[in-house]
Order: sequence, then C-alpha cells, then structure tokens
Amino acid sequence: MLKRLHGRATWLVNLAQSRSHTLLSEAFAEAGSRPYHYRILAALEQAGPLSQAEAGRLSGIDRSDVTVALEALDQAGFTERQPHPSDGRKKLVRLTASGRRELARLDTVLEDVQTRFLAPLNASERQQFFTLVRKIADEGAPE
Amino acid sequence: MLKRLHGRATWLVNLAQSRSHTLLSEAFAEAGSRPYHYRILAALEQAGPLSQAEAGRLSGIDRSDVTVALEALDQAGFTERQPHPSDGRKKLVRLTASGRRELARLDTVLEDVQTRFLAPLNASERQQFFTLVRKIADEGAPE
DNA sequence: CCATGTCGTTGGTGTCACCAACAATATCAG
DNA sequence: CTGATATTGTTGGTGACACCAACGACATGG
Repeated sequence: MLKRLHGRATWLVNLAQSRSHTLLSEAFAEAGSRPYHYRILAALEQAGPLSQAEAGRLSGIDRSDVTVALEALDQAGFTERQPHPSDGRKKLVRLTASGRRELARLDTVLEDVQTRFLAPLNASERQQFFTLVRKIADEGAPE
Repeated sequence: MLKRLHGRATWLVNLAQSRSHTLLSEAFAEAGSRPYHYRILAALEQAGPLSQAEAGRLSGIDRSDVTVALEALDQAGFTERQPHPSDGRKKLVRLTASGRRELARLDTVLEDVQTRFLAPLNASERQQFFTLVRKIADEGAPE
C-alpha cells in the first residue's frame, strides 16, 4: 500500500472502517437488513415510542432518511406508526413484537461481526482499543 | 447516543471515521482537492510513472474512478498521460513538477488534519492507537 | 393573532466504492 | 500462426450513506 498514507491516523482509521464496513454490509445483507434499520430499532427499544424526528436524533440519522427507512420497517411489520395523541405534527413510532425479535436477531449478527472484527486483538488490546477510539470519537460529540 | 452501539467496536470505528471524514473533506475542500486525487498523486510519487490500472491498484481505487480523477488531475496540470511505449493498451501516467508541488501542499494540509484528529490522545496513546488500528486494518489486506 | 419553529415528506446533491460491458491490445497454448 | 484468454482504459451505470432545501401541516410563545 501507499507508504505516504501508512503513517496517517486518518488513513488507518479509514482502512479499519473499510474492513468494518465490508463485514457489516455483508452480514446485514445476508440478514436482509441495513445498518439504518438496526439503528432505528435500537433507538426505539432503548427509549420507547418516539416521534420520527426524535428517533432520528437519537440514532444519528437525518429526518428524511428516517422516513424512508421507516417505510420499509413498517411494511416488514417491525414498527408501527400512529398519529401522536397530543401533537398533530408528530407520528409516534413504536416497536412491534416482531420488531423486537428482529432487533434481537440483528444483535446476534452484529455480535458475530464484532468478534470477527476484533479477532486480531487479544483481550487487553481490545480494552485499550475501546478507550482510545472512544476518546477520539467523543471529540466533537462528547455529551 | 445509543447504548446498544456504544460498546460495539464497529460503531466506535464508524464514529472515529466520521470525524476523520469531516475533518478531511473540509480540509480538502478548502484546499480545492479530493482524497482520490491525493491518493493518486501519492501513488505516482512513490512508484514513479504508472499505468492507470497500476496506479489504481496501488492507491486502492477502481480503474474507472482513476479515469475520472485523472481527467481532473490532467486538466489541472498535475499529471500527464502518454501512450505506453511497449504496451498499446496502457497509458503511462507521470507526475508533473506542478503535481509534485500540489502533493507537497496537500501533505501539509493532511498533516494539519492529523494533529487535530489525534488531539485527544497524548504521545504514548497515539503510539498504542497506531499499533492497534494497524493490526485491525492489516487483517484482510496484510501484504 | 402573529411570528417562529418543528414535524414528516419529497426530491434533490455529492462522495465513495463498486460492477458490467466494450473495443483495443497482449499474451499464452497448441 | 492461430485461437482462446486476459488486461487496459473508458463509459455508464448501481447502491449506500450523509446531507440539504423546501413544502404544508401543525404548535407554541409573545
């Protein structure tokens, strides 16, 4: 590979992400889902019923993309939308039982990807990796 | 953010890459260039004149995308293409003096991004970060 | 009541990474 | 030498991801 890039942190991160992306998209494709879908299901499971905008903010997805994703999730029976009782602008999105199962299923898929992704590292290295990457990732969206 | 994702290595890498991507694209946009262009210039500087396919393999860019990028680089005067003397299929791509200067300029831009990206880590943490990420990145494209 | 803002939706944009097919050219097998 | 196979550059897609702008509908604060 390129010598010039081999010493650049941003490049190494890009390579790592590329590997992560390959594993993830393969796994999700095989599972018949998408990362966006997982993120939204996870947001709903974590916070309970949400408006679409809230779900988007929690999962870091743009409102417009949430709309598209929810169309698929709705049709698959993983989510349901009803008008918000007290706010006519919002739609309340809630997980269905089937959506909860789907999330659990995707969780195992994701967990499998994690172990394959982290395979080159031993336990203590993983620990270090987590703390270091977290430090970098939290910069900009600390909270 | 999502609890469910906060413990996933692939997610953290994604966040880190997102930050890297933001910094990079801002910096490259301000510099009037693109990551693809930098990578190709770097490949040419490292290996000398190359065919487009070779440049693509070295920089990890698809043949077709190399064609497009070279059109811009050519027009900017950073690269030159001539028919390969002994292989009628190939085009030999070489850096111009101006291209070499451009690469040096982008290098300083990139270096600045690195320091900002790595700001949350001290020296020894950076060392660890490099070795760990390299281990993960090299899996799949060890070479 | 009016200004301001948020909501969901539609319809874009751009980048990155791919893939398929094509004609032109090389190369290898026999 | 010839025919099969492979490679090169190019064109023209595809799809995911992350955005952005604008719209009508609705809420809310002054």
